[in-house]
Amino acid sequence: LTSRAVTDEAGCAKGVLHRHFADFDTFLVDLVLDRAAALQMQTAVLRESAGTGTVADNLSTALTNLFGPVPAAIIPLIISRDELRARLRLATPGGGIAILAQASSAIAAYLAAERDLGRIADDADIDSVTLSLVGGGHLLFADLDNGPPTTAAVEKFVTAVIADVLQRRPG
Amino acid sequence: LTSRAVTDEAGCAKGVLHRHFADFDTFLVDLVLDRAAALQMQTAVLRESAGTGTVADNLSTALTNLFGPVPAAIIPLIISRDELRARLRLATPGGGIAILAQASSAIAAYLAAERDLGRIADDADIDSVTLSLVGGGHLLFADLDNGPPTTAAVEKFVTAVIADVLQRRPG
Amino acid sequence: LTSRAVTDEAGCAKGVLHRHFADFDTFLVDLVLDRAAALQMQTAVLRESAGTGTVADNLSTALTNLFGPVPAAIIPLIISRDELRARLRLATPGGGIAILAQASSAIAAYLAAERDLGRIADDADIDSVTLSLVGGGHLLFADLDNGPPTTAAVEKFVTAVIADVLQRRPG
Amino acid sequence: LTSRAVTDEAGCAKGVLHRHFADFDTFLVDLVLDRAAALQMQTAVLRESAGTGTVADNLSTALTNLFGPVPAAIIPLIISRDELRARLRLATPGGGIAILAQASSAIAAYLAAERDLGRIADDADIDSVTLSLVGGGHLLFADLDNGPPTTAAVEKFVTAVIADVLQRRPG
DNA sequence: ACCTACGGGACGCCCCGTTACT
DNA sequence: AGTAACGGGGCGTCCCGTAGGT
Repeated sequence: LTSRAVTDEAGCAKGVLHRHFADFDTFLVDLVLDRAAALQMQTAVLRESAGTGTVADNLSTALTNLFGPVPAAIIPLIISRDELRARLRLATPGGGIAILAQASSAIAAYLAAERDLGRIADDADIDSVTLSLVGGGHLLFADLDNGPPTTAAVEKFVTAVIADVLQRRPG
Repeated sequence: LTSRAVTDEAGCAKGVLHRHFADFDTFLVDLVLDRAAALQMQTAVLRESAGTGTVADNLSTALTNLFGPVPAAIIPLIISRDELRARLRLATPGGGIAILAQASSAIAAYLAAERDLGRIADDADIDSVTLSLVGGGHLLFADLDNGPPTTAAVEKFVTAVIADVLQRRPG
Repeated sequence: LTSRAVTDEAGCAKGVLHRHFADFDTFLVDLVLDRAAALQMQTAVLRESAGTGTVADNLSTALTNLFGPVPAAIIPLIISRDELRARLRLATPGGGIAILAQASSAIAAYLAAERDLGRIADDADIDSVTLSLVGGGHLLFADLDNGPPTTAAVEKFVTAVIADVLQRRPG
Repeated sequence: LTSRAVTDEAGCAKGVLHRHFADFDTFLVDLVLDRAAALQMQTAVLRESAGTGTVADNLSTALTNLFGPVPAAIIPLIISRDELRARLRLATPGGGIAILAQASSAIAAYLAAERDLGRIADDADIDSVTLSLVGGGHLLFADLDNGPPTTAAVEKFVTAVIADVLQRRPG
């Protein structure tokens, strides 16, 4: 990923990038934050889905969106470029790094909402379930060379992860 | 990570690297495979721990070893360098990429062994549990900027993940 | 002849060369073709001199121009750099390699013109005379270490070569 | 042409080259002088052929030998490597450079011998004929990419060059 | 004495950041 | 403001000359 590749793709000259951004890393930070803002909309959809449909479906849909093509392309950047990650940490005061931390907090919030609604056990370890979902989801979608997983695979994984914390309806 | 950084760190001349490896990517491939071989020893330890101690302890120790400082430094390399990943895929005939796939298969094998020993439920979805453990473990340890997680944090996470599949002793 | 030597001599940065030419060999090809185009003008002068002055003078002047300092510096390049020679062969569709083949065809054309004008014997072996002139001229001028030959030396050589094919005025 | 290529071809290690020669250019000088000494034998054959066979045949054979595969491979080296040429000039006190100057003096000596024997005109410009033969011969054989010329082509060229200086038998 | 390994200068190339020019 | 060219630091690689190991 070079600055020239970016400007060529954008169909503009190289100078315009440096007129709007101090340097290339600054551009990347802004790019990631911009995509992160777009992701925020999808986290809102997840949050509002609490109580509707099934928990497994809601989470599967959320993972598919949160690890869609755009985040899947951005996450390796964050993982590998030290300076980008450092600047993102500074730019996201809430702690953690954009995208991944964002996905985690959204899923944790959703699980908490479902717990309050009674569909998740009161004593569920939400942080650990979230870590499983985000970590496992990341691996499922991060295999760039093999393309995204099937919907069934995601559903199967999510169902297994939340099996222990799903509140069974009293019979 | 540049060739000069490597030779400077090793305290040798640039030519040394070029004499022992056809090119820099070949060096990286060999480096990763070498560390992967070192990891194989630890996966053997995990496999043989089946039936001893507690499942949670065994898995926590395994995650701590599998995601130690060395793998944590190597994984970003594999994620970000496309050619390295491609060559590793060719070099590891078993399918998958070194390190992460290795950790997954080791944990899955361990869980299967424990299931055969009766400490993991017969109907446990081992693949999903493995995905949770490796994915979540990766996230726990991959936060390079904050150092490794505490032992307690790892134990807590592992305990939560396997809570559903642990075979309760008959009362 | 290195890329840095070129840019240093030109008083510009290394990047400039790389911006205008795909690679260094492409630069050399373009350089040779550019000088070859400049030579074409002098071959035109030779061709139009047919019938004027003396044949020996015309050929001596032509050799002096065709093997001037610039071609004398370029010919070793073509001789020694295999890839440059290969690319030049592709770039000059008429067959042969730039500069030397160019000089040969120009001189052969001139001799043919003089033959048609009656100043060269009808049965002259133009190809052989051309080979003598170009080959001998090359050796005369190619001795880079001793500088160019004197005009008298060139005249003497040319006169000897064409002595056999000059048409004697009918007595 | 690198020192490694030489030692690999010779089937020995790199150090042996520097044990016998001060540096790579010294090795090349010795190599050229060695081949030049081998050529001297063929120039002797040419000299002794004076008065036998035909002049054209003798010269054609000489050119074919003097510009055989080995000299054809060495001449570009001499032309392109400035330091090698400079050292050769110092090493051959007779003036001129090895190989090419050697060929010239051999042919000139042969022509002089034939002149003394009456087969070459007394007033022949031997130096110019020699220059034509060596220069034209060089071009004929130097086209490395197309292989050596046919015997007939060499004969044709030689015949044309010496046509003017051959002493016709009185009829 | 030969051979392997090393040391390091240089080469072609890449790519970022800047600067005149339109 | 947008463009196109420049300047130069750095990368991976090549290859010469040398120095220990056998």
